[in-house]
Amino acid sequence: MEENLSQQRQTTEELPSCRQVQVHPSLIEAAEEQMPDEEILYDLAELFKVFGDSTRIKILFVLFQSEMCVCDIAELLHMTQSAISHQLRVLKQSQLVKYRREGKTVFYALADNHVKTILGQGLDHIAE
Amino acid sequence: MEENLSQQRQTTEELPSCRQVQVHPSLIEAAEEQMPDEEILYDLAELFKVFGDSTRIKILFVLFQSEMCVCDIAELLHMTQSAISHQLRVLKQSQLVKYRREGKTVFYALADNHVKTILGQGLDHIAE
DNA sequence: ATTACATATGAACAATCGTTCATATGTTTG
DNA sequence: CAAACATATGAACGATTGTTCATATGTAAT
Repeated sequence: MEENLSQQRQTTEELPSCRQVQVHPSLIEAAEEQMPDEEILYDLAELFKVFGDSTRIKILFVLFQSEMCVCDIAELLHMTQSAISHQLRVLKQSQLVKYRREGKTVFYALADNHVKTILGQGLDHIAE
Repeated sequence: MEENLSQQRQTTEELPSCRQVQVHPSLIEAAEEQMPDEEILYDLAELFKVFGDSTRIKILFVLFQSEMCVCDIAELLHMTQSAISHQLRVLKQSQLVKYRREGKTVFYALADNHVKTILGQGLDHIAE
């Protein structure tokens, strides 16, 4: 991660215009180099897709409080057990939650602290 | 943001079971209190939805390098000018990018540092 | 074994989303 | 003003997604 943010483009001989003068080859090369692999970018999008649903967001916030069983989460969010279970599966597949079985009930908990940081930064952003 | 993470549920008199004994009222109350407003949770999901597409992720990474005009981004990602423009609109609406016009061309740049932090944490997570 | 309960899962359907295509807007140059 | 170019946008289409409903799996108790 470089530290050159929000700066204007360095004014070299090749200025704006696009198809005309040329497509800023040096910039494009530099950008191409520092880009993570296609696969990583895809996985990253897949990860954020998981955060992109308010039901799953709510589940994660509920789990900030404590580990919790499926039916408690369902009750808390006024949703079907099935709907919650489906979403927990998604969260589990993305390694955002872990679970342990105790008799009939299954307890879900947050998997690691990235979840907290990511949600926190998101909150910061929407708070402007 | 509290600091009680990944801990097991405090064992009080009301243990597991669900519809049976009861639905852990104290836990549910506590969780209900610390939950952000419905509207905030919805906005948060909307924000992450924006990160949940690999084209938009790529655009953001490209803009780490430098501000850039639409046609450069399109060239860089081997995509249509129209597709990029549509996605820039989404990024703009979420305040993740800003833009400035210079003659015919419009330069887009990252709006603030949350983008960097959020993407960074995401990368950390998928790196395990 | 049978019953009861907690959770998981497959199919289906409505809703949302990303791209394409055609075209509109805005700017500069002749 | 007309032509050229950079960008924006609306409609449409296929693909993906979240929920519901019905049912399966797993566990405990009788």
